[in-house]
Amino acid sequence: MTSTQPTTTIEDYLQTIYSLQTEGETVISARLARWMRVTPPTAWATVHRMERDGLVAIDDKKVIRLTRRGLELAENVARRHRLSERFLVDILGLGWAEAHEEAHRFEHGISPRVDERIFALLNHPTTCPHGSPIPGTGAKLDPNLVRMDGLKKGDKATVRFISEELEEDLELMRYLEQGNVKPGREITVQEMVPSTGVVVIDTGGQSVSLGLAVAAKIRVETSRRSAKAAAGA
Amino acid sequence: MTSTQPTTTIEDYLQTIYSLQTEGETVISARLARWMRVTPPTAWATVHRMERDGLVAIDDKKVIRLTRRGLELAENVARRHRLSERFLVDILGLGWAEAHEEAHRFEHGISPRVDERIFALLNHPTTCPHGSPIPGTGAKLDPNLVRMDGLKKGDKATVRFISEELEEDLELMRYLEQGNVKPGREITVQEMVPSTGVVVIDTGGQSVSLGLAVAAKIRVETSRRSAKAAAGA
DNA sequence: AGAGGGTGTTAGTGTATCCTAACATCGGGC
DNA sequence: GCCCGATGTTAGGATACACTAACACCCTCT
Repeated sequence: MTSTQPTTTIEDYLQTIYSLQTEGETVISARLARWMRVTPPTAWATVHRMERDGLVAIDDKKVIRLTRRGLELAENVARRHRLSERFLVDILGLGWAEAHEEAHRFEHGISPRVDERIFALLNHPTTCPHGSPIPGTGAKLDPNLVRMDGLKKGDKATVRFISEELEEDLELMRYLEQGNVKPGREITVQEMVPSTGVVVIDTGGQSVSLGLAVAAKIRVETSRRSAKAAAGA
Repeated sequence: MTSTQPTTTIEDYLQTIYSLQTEGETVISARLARWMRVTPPTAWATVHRMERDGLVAIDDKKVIRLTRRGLELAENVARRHRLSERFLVDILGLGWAEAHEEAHRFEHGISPRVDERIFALLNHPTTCPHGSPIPGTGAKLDPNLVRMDGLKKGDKATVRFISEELEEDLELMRYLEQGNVKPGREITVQEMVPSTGVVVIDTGGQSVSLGLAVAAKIRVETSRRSAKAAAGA
């Protein structure tokens, strides 16, 4: 059974698994260990406690997947996290880069009642400041978005989503904030050099260089679709 | 040493000790056990860990007192708690009775940065919705306030402070909220019967009955002082 | 084939919290 | 003088979470 409320630790694992899973990544214990900044045995034991408690299932290939119950709880945590980020940025005026880290502490103290009030105060937002959809609002990550590392030199696009994996890196987030690589921003690819693993984009006045691994975790909306649609007409 | 951040549990103990201590109560382990809803051995062990870590001192008579360092941390927790209550009531519109319980969860996720922002958003309040002063603002509990159980039949007074000990009892808080026994409210003592242990007050239209033990933990400002001052002039 | 790297696991520890059972103490009240 | 209730303490357990040391596997690249 263990039908008690999950601990802060378990909530964090649920959220991480949920985040990776919805971004299309395979979740394995070692990856969680790195993300949670704990040693592999620690992550292993925790994940197995979660399996014991019916929150996740682990298949033959050691891939971890949320069960129905785990998903339900994870959505709840993710909602509180993303709502917290919105609140911290929109109401309290905290920086876009710091929001994730602060929300990580903030999210755990939010009851359903408080969740509801904050949601209303914010005017029922559907995404966090980095573009992740807020569970419970019906919003989903637009499947038409493409990874930034898939663009070609000269392409124009609009930033829509920064992976929560990147949000863990405060320095990087500050760099992105400085460089205006934020949802809603129009960008133009100036350089795209897979061999050197670097992409340089223009974000409206300034050039920003990103590693391809980072660009792969940023999703954008291309204008190509509308161009095609226009061509088709 | 153990100079790491206190755990949630320790923060709760610090807050309780601080609350009792500033309200003039003697703090002993058994009392903490009841307040924290844990068994005496658990409270004993926790308090001794706190002593080991330099947060409290325990004297010959087993009385627990915050050390300088403990006081510093406790004030910080109390500030976040009371600020949270204000925020939950003033900004989110939560009920006055529920605020304490919700703030109890909410307070732990507040970093100095967030504390600062909320403080500003609320316009630098000096007390929580129940009348406890917010540490760091310079506000202190007015020493001229008297306990409600010390009033006489016919006395008029203004409610200024509800003890945090009473706040733990949600049912009672709801009763007080319904009866308008809240800071700022003018009351008149209708009945004061020490033998039966009951005091009945008028809170502007309605009668409210309280046990003396409860009345003892509510502090009011009497008009007698100004009457005396007037007489002296 | 064999070396390595990434992963998974087991074993053994340590700390913080929590509990129950039992016993020790002290201050009154009878 | 003795029993009682409140309090303090010790003993013995349990669980969650973390770590280090070691070993087992698998896959790839040489």
